[in-house]
Amino acid sequence: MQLTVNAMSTVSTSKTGRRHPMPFTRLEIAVFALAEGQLQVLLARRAEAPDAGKWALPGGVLRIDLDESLEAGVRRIAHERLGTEVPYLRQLIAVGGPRRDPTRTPWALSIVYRALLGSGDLRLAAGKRVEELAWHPAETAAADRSLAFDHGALIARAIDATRAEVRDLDLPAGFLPESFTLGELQTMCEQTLGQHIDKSSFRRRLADREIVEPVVGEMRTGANRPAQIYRLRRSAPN
Amino acid sequence: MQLTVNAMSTVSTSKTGRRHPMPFTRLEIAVFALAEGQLQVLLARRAEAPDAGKWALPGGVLRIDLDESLEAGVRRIAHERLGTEVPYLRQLIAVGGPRRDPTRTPWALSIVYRALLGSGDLRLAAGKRVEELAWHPAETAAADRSLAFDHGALIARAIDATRAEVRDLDLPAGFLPESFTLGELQTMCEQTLGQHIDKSSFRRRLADREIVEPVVGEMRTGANRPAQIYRLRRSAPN
DNA sequence: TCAAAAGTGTTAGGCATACACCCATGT
DNA sequence: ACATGGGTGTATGCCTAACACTTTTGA
Repeated sequence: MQLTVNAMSTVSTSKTGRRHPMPFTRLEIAVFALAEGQLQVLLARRAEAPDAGKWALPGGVLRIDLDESLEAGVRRIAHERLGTEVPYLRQLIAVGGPRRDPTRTPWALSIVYRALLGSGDLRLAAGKRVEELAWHPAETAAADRSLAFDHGALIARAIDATRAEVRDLDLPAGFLPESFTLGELQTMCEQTLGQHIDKSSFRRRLADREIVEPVVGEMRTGANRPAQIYRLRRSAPN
Repeated sequence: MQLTVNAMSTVSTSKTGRRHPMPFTRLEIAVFALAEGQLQVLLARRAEAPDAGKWALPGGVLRIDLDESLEAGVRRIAHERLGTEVPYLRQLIAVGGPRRDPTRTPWALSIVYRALLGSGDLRLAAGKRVEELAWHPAETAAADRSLAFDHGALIARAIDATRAEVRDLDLPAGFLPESFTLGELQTMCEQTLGQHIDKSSFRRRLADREIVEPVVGEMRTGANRPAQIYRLRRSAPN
């Protein structure tokens, strides 16, 4: 059986003259947000085989005719499927092999990215080829064996990577608004880690590494003592 | 223009019915070894365009008809090109985009792995489609702007990852023989890091984490006090 | 007796935790 | 007054670097 594809095909023109088929390449996105006091991951219910009806990481096919880079592809897919920007992208891993998606292709390659969404943009519209989108508690999802493919393990890995960033005070700025109080910042870190942080040492570490700077004159008022407002100093990329 | 490929092609059969070409997918390997007192990386002089004559990481095309996984593909390529096993594989990053290899393909994807070779297997035979193989000091290579593609940056990343493992005493067992003295182990770590380590604290850290165990009765003799011989305890994977 | 490497103990400092305490505001 | 969260200081412990010291062999 022979199929025809256009000239953009990925046939390898090796010295031997043989042409090799290339893998079915997908990009998957583990989108995190904080809600209800804990880390949440965005899952999509699959609309088609394989694993139709199961929850999975949202993702899509890499389009070499559209995407200028892997990251650009991830952004395109997020727009199509989730209708949102996905800031703070970070590549986690590439996994591939036969039998990962046997009904569609003999050899499936997935490159997995992580993204962080601020608490503002939690309302997402299910887009192309997605039946339903929902936030799931991240820890639960990582341990859920009923997820499609190997996505549970991928989520666990994404959680680890994100928590490691928080522990190193490489702050996941995606979770943060432009400015914030130190109390808000600490709460965000605690919810990400899923454990308590000591206030005093947290602030000392922030100060030592010059991670945040006060916005002079700006204070947050409420039912208690006003708090100094801060913003991130070294502007993180993305 | 139309090309024909066989049925193993990677054409996506999406719901829309459109078929998408898949990227030209390569696997690159940063093989490290210790020689002449420092970390060395194995480079291959490219035999063909693009960048013919330039030094580059050895690599090859992913063959979905042959490779059961990305790692298996890396092992196959190492056999073909380098004629050796590559233990202690670790995936570093995937990079992709148009213009990475413009003469061969409109869109090139590379998945980069790191491998560690013991001091025993430094003699390698240049294999298929490789003009010449040579060890280069890793730090120099990482800074060398004359390397093909973006391989200098990839090497820098591989060095960082390997040094981080040594700092965490997640020992790069590929560099080690079956058994060794603590002095030999320390020298290996120092050469990998490119800096001195304090003997006393190094040994205490090893002891606290129960990383090595003595081979009772076995001693290394020489022109000085005999040394206890050790081996790794928790057998590392790969 | 000396060189060289093995192996051990002691001290000091950096950094994080735990916890106590004061401060400023709205109710 | 007091509850609430902001903000700061101190004591303690863990880990590591630095360095001094002893031990054991071959030459």
